[in-house]
Amino acid sequence: MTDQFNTWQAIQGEVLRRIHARDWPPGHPLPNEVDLAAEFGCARATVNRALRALAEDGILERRRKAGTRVALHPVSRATLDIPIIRQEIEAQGKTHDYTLLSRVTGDHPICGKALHITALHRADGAPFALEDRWISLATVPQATSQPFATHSANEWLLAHVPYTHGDITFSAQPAKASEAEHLKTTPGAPLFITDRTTWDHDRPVTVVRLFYAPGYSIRTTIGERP
Amino acid sequence: MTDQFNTWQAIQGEVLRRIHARDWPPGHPLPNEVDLAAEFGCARATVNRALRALAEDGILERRRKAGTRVALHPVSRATLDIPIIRQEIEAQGKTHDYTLLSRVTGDHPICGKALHITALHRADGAPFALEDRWISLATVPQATSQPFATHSANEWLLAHVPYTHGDITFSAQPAKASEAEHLKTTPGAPLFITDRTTWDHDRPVTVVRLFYAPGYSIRTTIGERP
DNA sequence: GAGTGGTCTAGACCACTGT
DNA sequence: CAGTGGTCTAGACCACTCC
Repeated sequence: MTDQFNTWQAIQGEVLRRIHARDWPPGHPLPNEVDLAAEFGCARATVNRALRALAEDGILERRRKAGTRVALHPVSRATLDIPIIRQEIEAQGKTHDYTLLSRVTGDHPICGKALHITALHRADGAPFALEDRWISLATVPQATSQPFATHSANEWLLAHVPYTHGDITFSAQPAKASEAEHLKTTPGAPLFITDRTTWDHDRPVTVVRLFYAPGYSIRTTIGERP
Repeated sequence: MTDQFNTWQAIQGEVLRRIHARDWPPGHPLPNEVDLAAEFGCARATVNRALRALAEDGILERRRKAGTRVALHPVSRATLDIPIIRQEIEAQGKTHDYTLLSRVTGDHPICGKALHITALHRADGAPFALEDRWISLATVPQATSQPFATHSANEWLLAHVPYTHGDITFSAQPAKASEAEHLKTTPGAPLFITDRTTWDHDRPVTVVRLFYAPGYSIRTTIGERP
């Protein structure tokens, strides 16, 4: 019982300090929770809280019976916040503008019979992102009665249609002629692309591809310690 | 006390069910923890655990005194695992190959006097990513004695130099002539780019830009429910 | 000021898994 | 089998913040 560490943040800080000081190098096993609690002069639950948070950050690896170790391959684990485009633009102090380009029904390999929508988002009048979206009519029949003329389908979906999970892919691809035209750039220009699919349990909700205008970037932090 | 929900996962599931069922639509306030614990027939700590996890996922918003609400703008919050390039390639069942292209010292706006390294990563012989890295010699003087001829600087840094935080930016940019040559593509081809800066407290450790060969994408999931 | 979430405690039982 | 982390409980005090 060398010192007193009352809060889980203090314990987390002390563990990080020992890792940084190489008292506990990568791969090194930590004492078990009971021993650490005794050393820190606190309850085991408090130690557990601190170590669990570090494990969620990818800094520690924990397994029952095997114990806790400093992660050998400290995979950087970053949390991405993916905002609504309107919020993203307004957060920059710019004015968001939305234009519906087309709205038809068709068939999509994942969504089945679906509403197909293309639209353009502008920031202070400049093209910001081109949206190419399919909304499954089997899952979201109410979409038929929505015009999506003045507001993004994304916002309507978030407010009215629940989803359980989804996946997102980021990539870079050359602009096709039509994409270049809407984004006021040249064909072949590098576009940052996000592809998103969302599901409500096993039913597809929507599939959307966003083409961002050249110069777009997405930023995140790792190991932020406030 | 309608039903019994013993585990925090069960409570989380029930809360999600009510959100999906629109019992609690976006913006709706939840009962406080004491009332929920009584309703679910469990301890308040268990309710707290469930709601805290949902708040970390961005599904709920919690403030002392103000209470808990269903998030009004359900920002998708995704966790990105950023692996070491060698692991990323080997996870695809391919062979990783590393070639040092250059190694000189110079000055960098953030790192100051720094070791400047460029290198190429290959997967099964095909160009995978071009690495352009600066290592601060003020923070990491030991780097001077490292050749980085056969192993990536990233792996050496992770194993030997601690960092406290960093930031990552993703973007799409056209290949310059030299980049195109190393990645065996054409100048102007869209490249997926990651820019990473890491710090040890207030001291810069390394600044690295990775140019990924065309076709690269990065994927993540949201709201995964195992 | 008062209500809410944030956290700590001490103890207990359970679930997983390495040996 | 036995050791470890995972979780729950009941109660308590604290910190923040809205009114």
